[in-house]
Amino acid sequence: MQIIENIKYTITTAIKELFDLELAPNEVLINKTKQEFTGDYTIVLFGLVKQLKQNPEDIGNKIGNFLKENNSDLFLDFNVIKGFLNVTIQDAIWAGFLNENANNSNYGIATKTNHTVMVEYSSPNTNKPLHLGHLRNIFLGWSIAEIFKTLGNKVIKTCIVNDRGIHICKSMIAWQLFANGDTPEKSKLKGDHFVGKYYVKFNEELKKQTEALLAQGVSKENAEKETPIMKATQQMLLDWEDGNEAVLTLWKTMNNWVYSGFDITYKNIGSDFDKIYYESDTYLLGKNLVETGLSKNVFYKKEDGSVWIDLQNEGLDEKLVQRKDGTSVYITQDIGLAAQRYTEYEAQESIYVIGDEQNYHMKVLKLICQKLQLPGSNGMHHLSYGMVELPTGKMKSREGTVVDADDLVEEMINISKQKTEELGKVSDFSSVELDELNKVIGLGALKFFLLRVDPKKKMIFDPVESIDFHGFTAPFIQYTHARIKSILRKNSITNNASSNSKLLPLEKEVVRHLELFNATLLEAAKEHDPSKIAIYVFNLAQVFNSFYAQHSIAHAENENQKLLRLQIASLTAHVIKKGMHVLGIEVPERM
RNA sequence: GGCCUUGUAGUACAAUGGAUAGUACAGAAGUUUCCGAAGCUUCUGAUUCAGGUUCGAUUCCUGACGAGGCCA
Repeated sequence: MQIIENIKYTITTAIKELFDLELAPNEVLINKTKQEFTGDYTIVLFGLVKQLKQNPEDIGNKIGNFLKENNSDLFLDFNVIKGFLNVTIQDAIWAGFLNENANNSNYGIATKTNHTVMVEYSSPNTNKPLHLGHLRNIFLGWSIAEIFKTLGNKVIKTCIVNDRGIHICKSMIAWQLFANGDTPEKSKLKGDHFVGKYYVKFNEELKKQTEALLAQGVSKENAEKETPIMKATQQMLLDWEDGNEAVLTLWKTMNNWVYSGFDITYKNIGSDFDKIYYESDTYLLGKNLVETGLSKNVFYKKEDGSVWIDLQNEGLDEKLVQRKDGTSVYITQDIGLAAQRYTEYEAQESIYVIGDEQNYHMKVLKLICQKLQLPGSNGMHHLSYGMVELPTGKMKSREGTVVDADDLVEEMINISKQKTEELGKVSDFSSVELDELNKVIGLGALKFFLLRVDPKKKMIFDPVESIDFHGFTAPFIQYTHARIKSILRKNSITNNASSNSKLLPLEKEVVRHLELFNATLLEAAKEHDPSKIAIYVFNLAQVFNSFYAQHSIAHAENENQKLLRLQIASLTAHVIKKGMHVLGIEVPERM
């Protein structure tokens, strides 16, 4: 059992014995004791004052004495200041924790269960390359999947590729008009960048033609629609839906170019999927569910034949689920896909990593699925994240201010190269080893930067200043790991430290952090928030570094102290490695 | 117009209703005869405003102001 849980449990027992009051362990408010007070953990007593009608000091002293008498194996001492009961844990508890886990390569990893969680992320369009915003999505999705895996869940990583529709036709039309049969191979461009080039081209041409029509006096709202290029694009979409052979062939060819480009990027950033859905296969799903909804009176038909759902009781409004001409809207396919996914994987939980501009849409989707009583719909969760903005404002593809994913990754690796060479600590590395190391550092810095922030908040990315290799960053943590590994290569743990070991304050501080790993994983999973792990691992590295600067491990005061410190160092390295792993970040042995 | 999210040092981020609001970058000052200085130690500096609930509010509620988004 985790120590904090253990304390909560003993406190509730004490309160029952002393005051005959039944409390659930979760009603006990317990914090880490602040630096300036004596103790390890603090129980906040104000909540009990009303129920017990006693002043907090008395309550604290009574509980403290009770714990000291009846739970002396756990508690060494206590003090009460105002409404706070500070307790000190027996050193033997910490030493026992270390002995139990210092050599446990599974520390922090739960046993497997059959609980299945589906995580959908990335979900790109196939008309342009991945950019910085996608990276936040992908890193979040990959990380939350890994967190759930670590906690023993069966995880299916999935992706819905937006491979059809008007925006895809735009790149296709532009290619027909301007490419002269050019291909990624001929132009030596990555496939996604190649196709993206024609998407940009389309918009340039559209703008030109629109201005021409405006000059001829065509109204503002009609000008764009009336351009020849836009008309051609609309026609192409109709041809695609009709199954026109030539259009389908071009569509497949261009999409495959994009996929080969995406594959390179995914591989480079260490992302993958267990199952990929394509919108071209799923966009007709959900039509049958409209009938189901009507028969269950969840949906209703208006006079013109369109089908709606009324969500006003839920504080939302009426939402269209099928147009009067019988064609479906976005949400219809999403309902259909949700149902389809469940029949294939039966996931009790389903996490959708999607930007916060879809908050309303996702709320509606879940409500509809619940009202249709689709299995698994109660486990649907939208992991909503804020946009990544630049210091100059939002990224706009039309203004060319989009930060390309591939370029950014390369730039990060280059910064690492420069720094690694400057420091000259791994001059004996082969060029292959160096490349590997710089990738681990550069990519790690990028991932950490995007994951350390609460997902639901928008964040600002400053390409010049934001990326630093000092302070609250991955390289700082990676460095701590490498340094520990260096010590462990030179000093081996020959035995367990004595269970009677006394811990110095800084030693205890590190151990206490180590013990919080499981609780942090659980919290991150519950909140769907990898930043909790990023902050935790950073704090761990920080307290370890303070400990390290103050106390020598290899030249400890005596043999037992050395063993104890080696155990602390070893477990710290392990937790850093696992913690960073769930963020998708590797840690090097040397750097 | 309706709804949602958000507002913390110069900047970027923390803080299940609890003690003197943490951390990093930037700025100032130290620190390597001894385990890796991408490190460690000091200092400077912030809760948008006005009410309310509470023993206690950055956190919850109401309003104003600012930022972002969604729906026609």
